[in-house]
Amino acid sequence: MKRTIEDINYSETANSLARFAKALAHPTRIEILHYLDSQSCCFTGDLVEIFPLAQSTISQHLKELKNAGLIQGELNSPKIKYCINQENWNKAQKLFEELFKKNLGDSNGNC
Amino acid sequence: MKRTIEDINYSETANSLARFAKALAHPTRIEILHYLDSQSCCFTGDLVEIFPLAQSTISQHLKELKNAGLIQGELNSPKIKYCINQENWNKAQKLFEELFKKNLGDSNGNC
DNA sequence: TTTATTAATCGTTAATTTACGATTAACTAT
DNA sequence: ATAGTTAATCGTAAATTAACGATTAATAAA
Repeated sequence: MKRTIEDINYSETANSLARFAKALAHPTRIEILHYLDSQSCCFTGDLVEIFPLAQSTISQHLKELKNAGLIQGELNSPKIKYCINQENWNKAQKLFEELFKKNLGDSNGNC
Repeated sequence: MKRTIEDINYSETANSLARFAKALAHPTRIEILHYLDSQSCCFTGDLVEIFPLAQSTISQHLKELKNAGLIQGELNSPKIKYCINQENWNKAQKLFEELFKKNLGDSNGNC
């Protein structure tokens, strides 16, 4: 990313959406969220068993989801229990809803 | 991406969602979609004027949106008119809707 | 206190992404 | 035919991402 000019000022919406989208931009992370949903919560170890990926890789994916705010971890020593961060999940839901809501009309045949 | 083991079998849903999410994972592309929405369609040149980015960079972003199926281009020589690909847009909308719909309950206090 | 368990972090490597300028291709218009 | 316009593509560089194994940190159990 070789930006020469000053950074672009994107709208807050665009930045947030892109941030959430980025967190969702990997099938493993989608599957983790699906699992998290079906179980309501889970431990890192559960996922390591499910996915044919190294423990460190799963940890990395969890970190990204956590950094994006979509999930949260709670110490349940010596394990860590992860679950959806409902507040941000709802935020993300709204943002995507807004994004897709728009293009409904297109009834004006200028396209 | 140094996968040593055979590739993982993700669900079709996970793959599609991740694919769409990836296309949405950059603020410039979100803004392009917003603009495309407000104008119903536009030319590459319009975007080059709006964003402080090189023409080739805009082209690249358009290519990604096109590859993900979210937009489509139509020759309008010597320009190219882009607009939302309604069919895939609706598909994406449904996928995200499904993803977010799930976690509503959480009324079972086991988290 | 030592040993196990669990998961994060570190260090590395390969691939991908994002940006750029330069070039090319496809048309239009002169 | 020649010149102009528009946008894709090429080649490149820097940053980021995704994977791994190894190590570390934190806690529980013995």
